[in-house]
Amino acid sequence: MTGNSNKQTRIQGINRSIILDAALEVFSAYGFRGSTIDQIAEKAGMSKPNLLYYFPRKDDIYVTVLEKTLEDWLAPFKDIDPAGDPVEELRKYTIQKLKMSAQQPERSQLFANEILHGAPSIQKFLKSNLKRLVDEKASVIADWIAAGKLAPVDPYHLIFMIWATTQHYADFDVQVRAILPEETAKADFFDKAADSILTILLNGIMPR
Amino acid sequence: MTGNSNKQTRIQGINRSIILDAALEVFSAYGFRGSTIDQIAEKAGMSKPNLLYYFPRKDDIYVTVLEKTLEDWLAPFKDIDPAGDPVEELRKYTIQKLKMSAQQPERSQLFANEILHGAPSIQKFLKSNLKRLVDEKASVIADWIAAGKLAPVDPYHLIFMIWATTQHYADFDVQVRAILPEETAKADFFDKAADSILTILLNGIMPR
DNA sequence: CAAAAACTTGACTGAATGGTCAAAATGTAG
DNA sequence: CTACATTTTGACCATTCAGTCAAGTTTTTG
Repeated sequence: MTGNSNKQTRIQGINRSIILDAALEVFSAYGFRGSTIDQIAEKAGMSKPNLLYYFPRKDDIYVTVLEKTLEDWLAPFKDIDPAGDPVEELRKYTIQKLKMSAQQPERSQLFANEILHGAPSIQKFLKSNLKRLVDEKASVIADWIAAGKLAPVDPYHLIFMIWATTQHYADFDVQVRAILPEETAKADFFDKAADSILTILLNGIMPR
Repeated sequence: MTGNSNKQTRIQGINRSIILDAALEVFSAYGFRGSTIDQIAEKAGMSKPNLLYYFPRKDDIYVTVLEKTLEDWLAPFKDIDPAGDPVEELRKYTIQKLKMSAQQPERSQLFANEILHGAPSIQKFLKSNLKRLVDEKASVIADWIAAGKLAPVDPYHLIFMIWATTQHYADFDVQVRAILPEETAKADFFDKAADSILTILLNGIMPR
């Protein structure tokens, strides 16, 4: 009755989580090929063979971190509510994504790196799960447009635009900092970014 | 009178160019660490020692390709004309960048990868040249706004938004294709993308 | 066309790195 | 406390890969 094969000891729970945190930092900074198991092990505070005891291959660590990232990353997108006010829903979503870019740029960077190099580990996910989800939300937006609640714009390109713009602040962080060194240091930088983006975006899709 | 240190023989001109083309392909696909000199040499159709005869270090090839990319990449940005019609200038720029994303995604990907990993090779460039250039164009946009020709939006975030959106089609190409497999195959995909983006963007910044 | 310069490459070296293994240390259940 | 399972690690191996080198080939030049 109990025989679950996913049994996990106390120590396993702790160590797997430590490893995954360390791996996210390292992989997001250097990419898959650019990261070494030694680096991750050091950041996790354990020996390399010990780390390999939990994740037998480098790839296992990477894929696990990536999958966790995808889940977190898409959660707010799933939350877009067809019954809500269109402009309000899109504002909420955009702000949430910007906040995530600010608070956990590593997740965005990890994902960006994976896609940039051809998505070798998540091709299937993109073509099945992600496509299905985006199709669904695109059709929600299409309905909003049909109801005259938004200007007639292509839902897919609108989604891409929101993704691109919000993730830019995580993925191109170094560039943003280089161009706005003082502003990025201020506490309200992301609020101002959100304001600016939303002004343009929402004015752009408000029904006319 | 003639003693220029940059003298380059016929064969040097040819081979350096072949190497640089091969290197762009390889580096953009696999990143710096993910690429090997052997791979580049093979794609260039020459032996590894031969390649190293022209570029003594892997890093030399990379930096050279990257610098060439930056030049090309910023050219249309420099062309934004303070004397032109604001909306028209921004439309022209956006379309040009989208075209570049369509025609040479490798350049965009190479750059994105460099930034994503902390811009180890072009930190200084970002903080000096690029910052100066962006400051200059931001002030042009600010003038347009002051003249009532554009809605009051933060020029820097507007620039980031255009960059992010247009480069998305090159950098996240795999994802875009996964979500819109049929559309991306059509010849007019980029025209439609341009239309959608410009509709939102220009409506977003049109003076009200 | 001969000598010099420029170019090309097979064979090699050393360092980095993913992964193994056997033995030791630690934790846990009865 | 004891026996068993889990966890930890030093030492090691095989492969990959940046870069060297010396010897050969081709191109240029006077």
